[in-house]
Amino acid sequence: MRGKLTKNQQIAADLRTEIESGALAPGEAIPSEAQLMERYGFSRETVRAGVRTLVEEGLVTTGWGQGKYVREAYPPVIWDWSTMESRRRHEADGSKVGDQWASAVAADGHKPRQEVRVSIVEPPKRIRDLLQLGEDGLAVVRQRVRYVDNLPYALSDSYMPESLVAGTPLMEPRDVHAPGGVLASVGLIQVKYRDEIAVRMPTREEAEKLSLPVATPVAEHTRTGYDEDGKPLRCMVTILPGDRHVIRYEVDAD
Amino acid sequence: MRGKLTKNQQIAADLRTEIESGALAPGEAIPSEAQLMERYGFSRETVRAGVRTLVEEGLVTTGWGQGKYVREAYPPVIWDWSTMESRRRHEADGSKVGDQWASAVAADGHKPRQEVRVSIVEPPKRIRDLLQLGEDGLAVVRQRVRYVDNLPYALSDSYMPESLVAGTPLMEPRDVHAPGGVLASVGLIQVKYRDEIAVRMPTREEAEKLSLPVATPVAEHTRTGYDEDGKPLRCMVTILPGDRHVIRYEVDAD
DNA sequence: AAGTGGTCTAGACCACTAA
DNA sequence: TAGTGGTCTAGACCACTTT
Repeated sequence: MRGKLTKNQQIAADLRTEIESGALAPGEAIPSEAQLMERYGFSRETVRAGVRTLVEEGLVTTGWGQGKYVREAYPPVIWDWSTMESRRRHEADGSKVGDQWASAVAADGHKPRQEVRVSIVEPPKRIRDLLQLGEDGLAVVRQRVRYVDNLPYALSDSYMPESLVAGTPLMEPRDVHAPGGVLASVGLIQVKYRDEIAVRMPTREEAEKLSLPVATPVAEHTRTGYDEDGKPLRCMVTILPGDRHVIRYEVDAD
Repeated sequence: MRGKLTKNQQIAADLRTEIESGALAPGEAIPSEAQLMERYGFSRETVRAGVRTLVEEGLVTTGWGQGKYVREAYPPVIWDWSTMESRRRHEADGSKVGDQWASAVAADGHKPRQEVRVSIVEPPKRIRDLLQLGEDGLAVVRQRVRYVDNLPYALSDSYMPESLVAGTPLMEPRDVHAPGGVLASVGLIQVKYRDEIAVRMPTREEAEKLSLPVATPVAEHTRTGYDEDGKPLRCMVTILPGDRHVIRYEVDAD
């Protein structure tokens, strides 16, 4: 286990040390393949294998046509889900800008933007189960892309049983906000949420929509909202790239 | 964008389709490099590049000396952090097995185990900030490795200001459990937690300690506990591999 | 035009695992 | 021992970006 390193592992280890020590700073270009070939006297594919290891570890990102760079940290958006759709909180801070995500982004001096698409679908099995829909139950889905300073930051799909929202303003592809979440605007009150967070690599599609660099994992955050009888009203699945988000909860320890 | 695929991308796309359609089932071996070379008539490195793409996406795991396999999903441990150290909840279910993680695992018919190491350290800067320690403040750290059926499932480091716990049983490397968390056993009551969840690729060290397959991201869950005056008492950093955990919160929407 | 990385080939040797 | 993947070489051509 502590034995000799292969050639490509040597290169990876050396570069990793330089990056972690700060000798190679974030945003800085790493040595080109030609430079590494000369420095070590190894063949090109060997050098490439070494660099690839660091790319897979997420320490290095790859540009196009020009160079590879030490990964830079994004300023993360801190997203507090324990107050995110709270009616109380919404009254307290009196924000009218939009939802709390938009408020938090704006408060940091950045420009939030959202695109919304609405459609009626046969939901995937997991959503059907969470919403307790039957085999043939339809759902209205509001699909959002959230941007910060015109960079895509998150995907958010909100599913509601079609029977609950047919004919309401929620069917329109506009931004709708209300204390207690969009459902409150049509009189449906969610009294409890169950949130589940899974961590995984993005699908091809997600990586493309979010312009993710390689080796960027995502959090899949699923919030299911229930009414006072415990009936599920809505299910929101949010894809949060790990390099630009922190998820926060405030918990009472009682 | 919709243009021609390179040879290695063709192989990746074909295998991805077979995996997603179920033609290649989880746990099943994918075709060997020799088979793919013959099937496509491509050179070995080209075939390897195609397969590597799927490994990086997390769809394929790599064994040693023998074959590559379609990734199998672990049965995930669902970890409810909204009740995890609740005093009320602890009284309600009357569990004595250990903490709630251990209870949840045991309830699923699996065998939980923990190893604990205790030491006094100069904490890293992030921990110092969260605990509001000065430049030279020391911390007691309880480092746990949590196992399920003798497989490592999570790393959990709990930092407490040295001044608060010096001379208490918390300095001993034993399992300590109490309603409200270990601190309650020495009379320190946490009334509020702030949890922050970040998503990233594991460090080399974490990957080794947890025996992580390649392309397995982790959640870094940080819980800071405060007393009723808002003073931080403890900071627990838990590393949760994405392939074997789901994080859950129950939230009141008031 | 020069420099970068991406793709591809046709070899070779080695370490590990299963039969 | 046969089959697997891991490492490595010395070439080649191409697409993209910067100067």
